[in-house]
Amino acid sequence: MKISKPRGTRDFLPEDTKKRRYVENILRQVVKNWGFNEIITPTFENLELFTLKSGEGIVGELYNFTDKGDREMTLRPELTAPVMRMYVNEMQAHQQPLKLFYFENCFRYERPQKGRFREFWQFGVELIGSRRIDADAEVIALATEMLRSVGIKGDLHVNNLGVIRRLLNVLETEHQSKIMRLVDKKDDAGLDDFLKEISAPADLRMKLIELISLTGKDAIARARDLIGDIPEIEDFRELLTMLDAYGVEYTIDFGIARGLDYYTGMVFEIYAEGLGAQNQVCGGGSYQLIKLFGGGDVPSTGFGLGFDRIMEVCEVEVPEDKPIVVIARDNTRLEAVKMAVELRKHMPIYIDLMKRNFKAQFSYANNIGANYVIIIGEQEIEAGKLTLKNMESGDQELLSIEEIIHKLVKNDRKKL
RNA sequence: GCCGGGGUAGGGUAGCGGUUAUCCUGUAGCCCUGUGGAGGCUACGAUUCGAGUUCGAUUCUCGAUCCCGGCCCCA
Repeated sequence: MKISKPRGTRDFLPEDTKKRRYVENILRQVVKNWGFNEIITPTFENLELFTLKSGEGIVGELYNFTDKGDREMTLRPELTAPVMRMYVNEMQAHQQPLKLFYFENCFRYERPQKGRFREFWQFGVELIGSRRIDADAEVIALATEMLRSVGIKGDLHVNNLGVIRRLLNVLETEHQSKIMRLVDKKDDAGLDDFLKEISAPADLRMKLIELISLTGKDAIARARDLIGDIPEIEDFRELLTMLDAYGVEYTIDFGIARGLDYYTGMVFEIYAEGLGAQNQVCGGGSYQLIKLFGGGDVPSTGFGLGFDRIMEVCEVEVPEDKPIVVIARDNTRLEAVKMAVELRKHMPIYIDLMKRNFKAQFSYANNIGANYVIIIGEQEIEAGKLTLKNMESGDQELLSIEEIIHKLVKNDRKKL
């Protein structure tokens, strides 16, 4: 009876895992250099954490369950809410801004497709405590730098929701939310219908439709023509000026929105090619969740990177492993084991576990791509030394164990 | 939840009503007990599952399941 893995999950073979860890470490290094500290939150949380953030409708997409104490729980579908919960629970007295990052698996009960799995990994950053544009700019710049560091050319679209909110603030709050959802979905027909349905002023209707279509270089100027010189546009300009200073390329896009009310201003998305329908590799923005979770009026800004999508499109060269194989004769196996123990203090050593004959051990070394083998046979025991053979050149020499360690670790460190 | 396209050894494939189910690769071993890569030989290993049609199904039909792509959703 063969058991298959659950739908939408994946096994990562050694080669896959090597690449994932390699890319992960590059990203980790970047965020550390930007001064962010890693945190870990539970794999499951109280269901309420996510319904509070995203509404009851979210439950259909969750891996939720009732535990043996009759508590409603769920595997986490994302990490922003847990991080905010953690902040409210135990970090409110920390020096601000708090610069946190995480790299964890998340779970969503969804139909799998290209770049979408039921268990997936998110690499995210949350900057808590600053409402300054500097924080927004740093977060965006960091996101682009992370993608750049793993060889992804992303297309960054950025917006300030304050502008559209200002335009809509004559409407009822509920109507505003509904409009934001329609804009987020890019459902232009639905938006038009809805505006008619609530009899929005013709002037507002015209301006809104035009505003959300504004993208590109002169979008700011046209937005100002459309709704006047409001502070939100000035903020947006300031953000863009900072992004210029960071050397970040962007596209202004008033059509980027979020369907949820806690987004406060800046929002951005980054797309990459080669991912089919799921081409967004990063999404972020500034938001106010801490108050919703019972904390103070503390602003945050952050983003999440879809790590699996990054793996699909990134083009990094993973350095090859260069294993070293200790080869012994039948009657020198125990000596070989002793030597291996010493050598393993310095380098990765493979030793025969299959009781292969001398020749077959060479063959094995060759097959796993060893660039050195260390031979321990009768001749070596007699000489009190070991034979080091370079598998590429075929050269071999009789050396002491210290000489071998010195040679391989000192001269060849990078290859190990 | 919905719509397409798929599923034959570990990977890649051929067969499309009756085959010992093809070939390549892989893995293990031998040729070859102090020297690897080539070659030869041997072994291992598969029709996704369940119903139906049929004398007979890997092949046809239906259902399920999983994979791939898309819709919905995207916190």
